[in-house]
Amino acid sequence: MDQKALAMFSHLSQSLHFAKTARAHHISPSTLSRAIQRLEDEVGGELLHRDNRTVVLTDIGKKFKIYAEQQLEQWHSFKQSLAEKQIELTGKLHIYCSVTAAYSHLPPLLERFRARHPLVEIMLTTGDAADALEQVQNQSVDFAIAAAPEQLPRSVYFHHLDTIAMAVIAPTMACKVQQQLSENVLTWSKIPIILPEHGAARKRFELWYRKKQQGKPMIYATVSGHEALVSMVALGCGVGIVPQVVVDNSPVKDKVRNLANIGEIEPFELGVCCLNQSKAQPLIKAFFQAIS
Amino acid sequence: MDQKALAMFSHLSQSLHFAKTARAHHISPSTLSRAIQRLEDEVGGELLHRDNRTVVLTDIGKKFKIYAEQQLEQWHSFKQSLAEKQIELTGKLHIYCSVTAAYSHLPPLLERFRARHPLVEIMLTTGDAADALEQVQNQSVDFAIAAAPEQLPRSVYFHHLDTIAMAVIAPTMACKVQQQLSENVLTWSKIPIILPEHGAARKRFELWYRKKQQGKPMIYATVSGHEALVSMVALGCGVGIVPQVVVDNSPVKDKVRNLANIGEIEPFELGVCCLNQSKAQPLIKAFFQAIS
DNA sequence: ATAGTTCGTTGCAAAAAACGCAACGTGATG
DNA sequence: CATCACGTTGCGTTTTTTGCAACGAACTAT
Repeated sequence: MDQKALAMFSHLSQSLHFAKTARAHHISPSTLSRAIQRLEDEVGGELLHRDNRTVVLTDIGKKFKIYAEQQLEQWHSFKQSLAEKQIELTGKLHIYCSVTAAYSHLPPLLERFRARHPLVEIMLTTGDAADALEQVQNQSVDFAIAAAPEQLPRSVYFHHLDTIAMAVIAPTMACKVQQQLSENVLTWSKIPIILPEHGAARKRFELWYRKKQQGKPMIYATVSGHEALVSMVALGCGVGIVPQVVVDNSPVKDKVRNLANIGEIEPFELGVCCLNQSKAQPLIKAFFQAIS
Repeated sequence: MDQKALAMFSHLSQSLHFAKTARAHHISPSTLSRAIQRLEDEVGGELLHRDNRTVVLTDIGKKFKIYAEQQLEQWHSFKQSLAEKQIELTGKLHIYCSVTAAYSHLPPLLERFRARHPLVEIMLTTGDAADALEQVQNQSVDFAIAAAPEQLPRSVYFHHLDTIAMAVIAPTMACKVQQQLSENVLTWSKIPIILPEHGAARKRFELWYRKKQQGKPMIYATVSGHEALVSMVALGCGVGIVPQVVVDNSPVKDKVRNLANIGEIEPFELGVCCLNQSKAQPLIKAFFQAIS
């Protein structure tokens, strides 16, 4: 009966789909199933009737949905009312940010934080996403915004922000690549590909390409920095793999197009990470409070 | 941030005393301390300022108190609104009840339960409190109302109802006992004592008497059934030990008086107990829902 | 003074709760 | 008929919670 369980129920009562809600909250379906069972136990009745094919809210469930959302709303406004009375924090907060995330995800976070703690000096370092964890573990920075690695080190705390979909893009202009793509049988090994130098996006590509079993890819270029990659694709150099969000924000997005039906590329998770031991520090604690 | 934690905070914010609130909720002070720490962590600020001598609500604490009590109230009224729409349960519910508890604690419980489930047939068996657990473990009854034993068997679930204070009572009429009690130096070993045959009350007496270190007690009579005991005391046979609640409800309560300043007798815990494995049964579940 | 109390907190080990994985049963789909 | 999608459950592991004992601080009584 904590906020988390109520939020999950609220989401589920809209989606009526355990797997989707579980994904949205980054838990396994079984965990969600049990969380709902716990709620039903506490309420003392069935909240959702599930008959192996469909999920529907029961009468009790409908009432509880209202209750749950009222609850969440009240908790939120309670926190809000406290935020106004907070003592002013001062000091420096050193943030490391992957270029990818810097312009898409950092601004709203910083905005919320600065609104509450205007006296805190923010030092922003941008760099390669792959180095983010290292920077955090070095204690060179207080925290970083980066993709979640496959294996999160024990000492690092990761707070999820967003799920980043990957996109395969091609130029829209007439060029050799365009021609190859329009052939009936796509021969991937002959299509020039432009890749990020390393990092999460690169790993996602390798995984995706291996599934195609079409021999070695023809790598036209590797680029450090996703934005430049979009430009190269726009110029007609080849097909590129980048996070969708980079495409959406690119000034040349009209000159590239997404390729569909070419197999799913696994998205990656973007989040804020810091050392577990640093979570208690006032500034870092305040930051997490502000953004969550 | 569950109902329990909020209730504890609410109580604590009134008592401003960790030990008292912990006792009231049947947990250790350390558990309470940590529960409050968890709340403070979730809220993101100190709720109660404690300086090793005093406990006071902070500003945030005052706000949270309002929030918490609103929460509890809403939860309660939500449950209330559901209770009206409950499906009718039918069947038999077999209750074993110690005589002591039968007239003091059972009626309000049954009343609440019957109001919601009028079709359930209730079978009440009264008997010695000491046999209650056995009856439950035998599955002779669905549940029992009885004193908590020192060692609760693993298989048995115990739901606390009340803390029962013990009383030492003497006749008010002029008699030999009365005379003995008015002497300057009380010689306990010469005062006739009337005791319950066995059970929690008897054990409490033995503990209490041992502390006095006055040799063997002079046991005038042992009685099975507390009510009869009060009568014997009223008749002037001796001094008796019974739960205070028995005295209060006795028809002869004017003919006995409490002895004070004779050392504390440890109270015992009265509650509802059933087999852990039976808790899931609809009728038993409904009963616990109705009474809690 | 000083020994004894009363308080709330913390280290620690044990118990309980929550979690994810894998397997399952059940309808729908092709 | 095989396959798929979906929610649930058994099971071993990890995380969280709990009570006991010990502690330090601050009053009280002798």
